[in-house]
Amino acid sequence: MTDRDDAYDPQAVEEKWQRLWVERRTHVTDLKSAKEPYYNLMMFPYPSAEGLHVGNAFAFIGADINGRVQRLQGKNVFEPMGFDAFGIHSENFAMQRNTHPARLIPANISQFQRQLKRLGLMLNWEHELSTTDPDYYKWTQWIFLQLHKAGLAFRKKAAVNWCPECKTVLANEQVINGFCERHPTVAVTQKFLEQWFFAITKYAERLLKNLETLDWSASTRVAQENWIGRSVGAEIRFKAPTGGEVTVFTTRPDTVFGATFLVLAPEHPLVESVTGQECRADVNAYRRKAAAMDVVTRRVGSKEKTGVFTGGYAKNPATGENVPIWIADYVLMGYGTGAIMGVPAHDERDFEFATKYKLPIVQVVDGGAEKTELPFSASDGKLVNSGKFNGVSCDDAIPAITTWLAEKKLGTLQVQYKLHDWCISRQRYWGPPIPVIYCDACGIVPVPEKDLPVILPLIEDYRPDDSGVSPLARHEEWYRVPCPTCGKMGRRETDVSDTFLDSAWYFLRYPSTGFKDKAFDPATTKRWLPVNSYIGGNEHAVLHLMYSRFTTMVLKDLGLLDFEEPYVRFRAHGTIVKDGNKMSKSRGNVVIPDNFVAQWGADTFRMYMMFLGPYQVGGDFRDEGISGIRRFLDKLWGAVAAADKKKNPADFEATRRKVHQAIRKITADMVELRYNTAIAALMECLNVLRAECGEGGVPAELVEPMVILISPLAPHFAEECWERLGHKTSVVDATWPAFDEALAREDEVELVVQVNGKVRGRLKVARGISQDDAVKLALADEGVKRFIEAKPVRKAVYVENKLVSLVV
RNA sequence: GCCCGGGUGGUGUAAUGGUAGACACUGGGGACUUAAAAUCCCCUGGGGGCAACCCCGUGCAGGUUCGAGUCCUGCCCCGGGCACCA
Repeated sequence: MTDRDDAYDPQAVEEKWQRLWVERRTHVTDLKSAKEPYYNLMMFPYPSAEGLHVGNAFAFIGADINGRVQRLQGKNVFEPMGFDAFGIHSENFAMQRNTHPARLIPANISQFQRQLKRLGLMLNWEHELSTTDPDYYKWTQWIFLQLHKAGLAFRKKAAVNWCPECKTVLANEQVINGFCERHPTVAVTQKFLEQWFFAITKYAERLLKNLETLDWSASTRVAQENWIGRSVGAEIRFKAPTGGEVTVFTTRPDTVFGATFLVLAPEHPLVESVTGQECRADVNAYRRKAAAMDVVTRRVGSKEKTGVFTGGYAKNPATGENVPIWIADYVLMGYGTGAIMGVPAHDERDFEFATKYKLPIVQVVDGGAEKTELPFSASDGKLVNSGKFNGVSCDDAIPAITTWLAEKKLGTLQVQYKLHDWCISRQRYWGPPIPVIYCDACGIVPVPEKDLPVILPLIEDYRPDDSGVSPLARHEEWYRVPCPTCGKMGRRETDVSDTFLDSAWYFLRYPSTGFKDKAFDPATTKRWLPVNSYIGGNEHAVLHLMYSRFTTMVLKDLGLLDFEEPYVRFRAHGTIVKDGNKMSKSRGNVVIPDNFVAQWGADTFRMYMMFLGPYQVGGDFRDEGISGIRRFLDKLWGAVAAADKKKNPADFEATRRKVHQAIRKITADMVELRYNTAIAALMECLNVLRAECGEGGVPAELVEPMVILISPLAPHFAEECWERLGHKTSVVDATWPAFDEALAREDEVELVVQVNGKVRGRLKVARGISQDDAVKLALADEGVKRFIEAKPVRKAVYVENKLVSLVV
């Protein structure tokens, strides 16, 4: 047998092991009997027609490595995969291709499956799911019904983006600077439609509070915190002389004496009643203009402020003076009360508005020593022009004035959140129909659970039209349905639900995919949930993760789950760029794994991806670097071939020490997802082994741990090596190697000697020598002596086994 | 504007406050070969020196410390997210 014949052939090795894994059901965990369940979740993909790209691959490989490490450490790992195939992306893509999403999706999914399988992921395909499968969305609809039953699903009119050219509702990300992404010259407008919402804001405090208890990436937690956006302030009532009152929300009740005007959002319900006859025409024109603007442009903060006077007045509860009421689109109906008190001296936006419209500006906070320039929005000052509160610091005045107003029944302490209720309605076709029937006699009637699923009918003409009504409304025989309560003819809800609802609960379904009669089986769920490890991209830091936390909390409150946080540990992976640039279709630099896998093999590709940089940061995909990984695997292959069971590790002291050091380092790195440095440690270890053993044989006892350590990274390669080392069972059933601290220890260490902070010498010394001995040796060193000369040593710092620092 | 990341050789990157550049890639030199590929060995931050060695160097300016890539203060640049949230 020559070296040539026995060279590492990744294609052959990978084909063999992928076949054996399927035959032996290596990756199928028995969910019922698992003693140490470990639910290893990764974010299921949207199966695009382009197929899996390196971004997906990077995410999945990193999560898979985590699962494999856990399995070697004794856990029963469940690693499922599924497809998030509903939604506007699939629908738009199908329209472009003049086909139907239902015809497109299966091909895309099988393409993804092929690519995923080729990567050697430890996936349990027996629990695969697809959100478009009626067996799945039956339960998505069921979840809707549970929320509805709990009073958390409600209808409300809300603005949507509308493109008059494509005559359809657009998602926010399809609006580019106020124009439709497909018609760059057509301004997007807004339409008001009745929509279904979930009352996630009722859970705001709990969603915020629980974050402290979660083992999540800090960046993700912070993003959630900001999104919830809790702020404490006061609601203050301004009474109109004509009757009625305007309630405003402010975080600065201390500045109420400086409130010289009020601003309502144009859509505010009180606008009608406060508007005076002489202003009505202007007000109506302004409101029409605001209504015509699309939702996205409306929220852009850079544009100049506009507004009109309503002719109405209300009494400032602090000063007792009447202040004018304006409307302006910089005040948003969706936050607080949709009305603000204008304090131009201490708020930049109000200042800009007051300056433009010549409204009075009254300073009520003095910023201290340097003359305070207005607007002064900081809260480190003392009150002026504020009656009995003059001289009080802002921090003290905030509670004091809130209490004072509360006593007069003109204000209350109030906590506000930026988080808004979750709009789940989509006036589109490609999603699960919302399971509701409208009856003229009975009103809104939820579809009885026994009638689920409400099947999405396969209609060819699924394109949205200019009615603003979902395409399903055109499908009469589906749309008309008897009322479940009274039996008279009713109408189905024709909106479908948001894809985020599909993904809000998919982790609950995976372990229970076999159960046809329930969304999730209580016993299975109890054993396997919550999810032990969830790895995914920070692009879902806010919406997906927030919605699935909310859904879980609601199900817990309904007594259907016994935990309220779905993901015990969440880690955000980084992003892969290409030669320093973001990958994108328009740049034409999107890397597809297939060619790399075909040329180098999945194992080399997996390891290279993980070697690009820290997993939680990302890295730069350069084509040249991958050969280094392959060279490493070739060398390790050679070391395995030369392994000798009869050799004694004690005769290979340097290698043995390095192996134990590598086990120590890699064990720590792997659980922290530091795959790049774990790979470097493996390389270092092999370099030492080769230096010590040369071409000759290596003690098998020293190569075996390396094979186990590399197996999560290069699973097929490791299986083949393991077999060649004489093992009859799969390497996935091996035991993670333990290190011996004594064997890992270096007996001789290099001591650095610094003189006045500069390195002047390096000494080889016995481990653990005393400070006195170390200093003595340092002073005896020729190189060190030259820099000390005759000067007395004023100070000596000794760090054991590391350095001696001398100050002269 | 606000909130997260990040700025270290030719490149990707590594360094519990303790030897800056581990591990790789690229490039250069050599060995083997009729030759090439593969493989193996050596060199590869800048400057000075025949050499032993020395000086400089982690975006910029300061500070703390015996000692700073790492900690503190103030900036600059790049990437991402949020954005009139009262």
